[in-house]
Amino acid sequence: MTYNNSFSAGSAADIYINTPVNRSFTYKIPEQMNLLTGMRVVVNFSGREMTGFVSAIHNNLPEGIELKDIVSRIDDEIIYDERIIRLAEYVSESYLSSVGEALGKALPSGESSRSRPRASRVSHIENSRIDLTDKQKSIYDRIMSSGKKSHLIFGITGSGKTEIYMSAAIDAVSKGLSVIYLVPEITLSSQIHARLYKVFGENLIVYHSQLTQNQRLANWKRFYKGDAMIAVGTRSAVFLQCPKLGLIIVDEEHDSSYKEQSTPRYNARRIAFYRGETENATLILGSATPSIETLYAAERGVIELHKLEERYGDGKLPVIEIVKLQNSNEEITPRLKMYTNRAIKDGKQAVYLLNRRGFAPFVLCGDCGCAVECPDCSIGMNYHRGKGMLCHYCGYSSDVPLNCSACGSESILKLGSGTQKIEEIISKEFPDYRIFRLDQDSARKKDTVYDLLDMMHKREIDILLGTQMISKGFDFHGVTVAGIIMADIGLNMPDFRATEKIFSLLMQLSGRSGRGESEGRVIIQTLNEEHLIFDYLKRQDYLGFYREELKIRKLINYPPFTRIARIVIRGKSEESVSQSAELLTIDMKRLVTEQYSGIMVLGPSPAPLSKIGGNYRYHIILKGKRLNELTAFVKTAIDSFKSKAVYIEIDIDPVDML
DNA sequence: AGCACGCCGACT
DNA sequence: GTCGGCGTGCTC
Repeated sequence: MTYNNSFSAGSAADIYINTPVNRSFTYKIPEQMNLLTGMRVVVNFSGREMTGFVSAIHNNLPEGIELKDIVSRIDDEIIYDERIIRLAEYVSESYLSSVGEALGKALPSGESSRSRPRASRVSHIENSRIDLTDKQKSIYDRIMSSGKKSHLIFGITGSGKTEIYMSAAIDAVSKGLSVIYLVPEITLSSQIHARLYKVFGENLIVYHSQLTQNQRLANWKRFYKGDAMIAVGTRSAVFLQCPKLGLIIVDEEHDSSYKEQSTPRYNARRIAFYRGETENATLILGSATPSIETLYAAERGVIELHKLEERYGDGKLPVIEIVKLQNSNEEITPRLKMYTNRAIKDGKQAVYLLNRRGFAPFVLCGDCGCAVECPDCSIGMNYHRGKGMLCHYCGYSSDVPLNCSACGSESILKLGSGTQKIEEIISKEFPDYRIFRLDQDSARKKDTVYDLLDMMHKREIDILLGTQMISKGFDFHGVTVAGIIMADIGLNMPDFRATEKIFSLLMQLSGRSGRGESEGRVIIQTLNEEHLIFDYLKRQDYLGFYREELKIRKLINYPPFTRIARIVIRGKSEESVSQSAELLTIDMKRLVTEQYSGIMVLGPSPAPLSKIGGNYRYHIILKGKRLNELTAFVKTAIDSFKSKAVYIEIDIDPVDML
């Protein structure tokens, strides 16, 4: 395949713009402007200046329209070619956005900075062989010799998936093929970055949202030109372009941060699969707790399944205990206290998970029981130490009210516990231990995560307490105790994936303990120890949990047995939102009887979060056996629905239904 | 998504 | 009599 049409000359350019209008627009190229396909420009679109993506240059001027001039050129060299237009078309068709919106997500938005990026040499890989165990070697060999392009490595935590990824990456790069290595949205990816840098040096680029836009652009260019052959990055790195793609790795493939949460709501895992198929590249997904969908696909042979069932080196699996909390005010059970003391006396460390930030999640009136709600969202506000009341959905904050807005009582109770409160409690419980709290609030400060990694490795922290952030990607050899303060949080969310999410969270956290030479101990505290998941957790039997969950999914007809699309209707007026939702549903049901017999329409109903940021929200859930039919159905239904009083959001394969 | 154009209520 | 509400339509 060649892509040499980038050099066609002409006087007009077809340009995509990041706007919901799904077509390109033609602009005149000013006389002196030397423009090529594959450059970004600034254009005036409907009265405002916007970035445009040039997709073709030609002389066919449309009749009857006065074309506008391109305002200016952003790039002085080509940074993409038609391959990314094709990919954006795929995203646009799959997730029902415009091509321009897809390009807006796929392409970097920075400008070339004055300082030249350092001259990069295409370095040789320094004598880097990764030593693989027999088990790792046999999986590596099977992937390399397999006729299948897509693979899942289902390997327990600490089983050494990374070594297989790295060996495959070295192999690809040595053949002159580029590699994209995806990691979840976490700053903690610095650990894998360091390992990759050791092997690949200047051949490695990073690509994630913590870089400045100009850094992202500079790295994009190096990868596009083949000056760097391996890229490690988050979700959007799945769009990186290169001379010839050889391998895509999706580590922790179950992680929901691979799903984009604004239009187009793509899943990087699906884009990776598509690129693997269409660009003839190998895809390796890896997880200790694969998503139900992926594991199901692997069992059916759509992707090849490889299991790693033993820990790497001397590591042993931790022992897991389920401990009943006497009541919701109990925070640290004697069991957890004992194991923590024992570990720290031994020079080891503990991690505690509480999946709830802030100080107290429930603030309510002691007399009438009225909760303090966010004025813009249909949700209770959380009390944060030093900050007062905070809404976790829109960020609205206020002082703690002096009296109840409903009955005027001055008795305002702060109930429940978040990480800030647990931090206070464990500081009292263990006055001599060094405690570090990691959650969204503490991680906001610039170097928190780097300091944390450093201090953990130097054993300057005894107890690391945090939200689910601490379950991702860490590899701390001193940790022998993992405590889950309250395992019930999130289990009762109105979301068919709630159990799956909590199970993998708890299992991932358990996997943080006992990675060194000493055996790990996990204390899972819960109010409801009868819950089905704890049996499987205790045995660390993900496959058993999977089979059980699969039965339920089949029974209630949810993924992977059906595909889902979710339509959210939102707007400032509750009447027009509920009316529009009703009308859209009627349209859809008619369409089902006329043409789309395979589609099920559920709803409309108020979304579980019925109001966010002042917008009322209703949703309609659609189910279909085949994704193509489902997508076509949504497209037809939405296109013919004309109400402009409300916004409509489309989510194909949603990861949550809130 | 913006933003302009256009036709009906409460103001000086 | 005018200012301005947000319903509909367009964007090279």
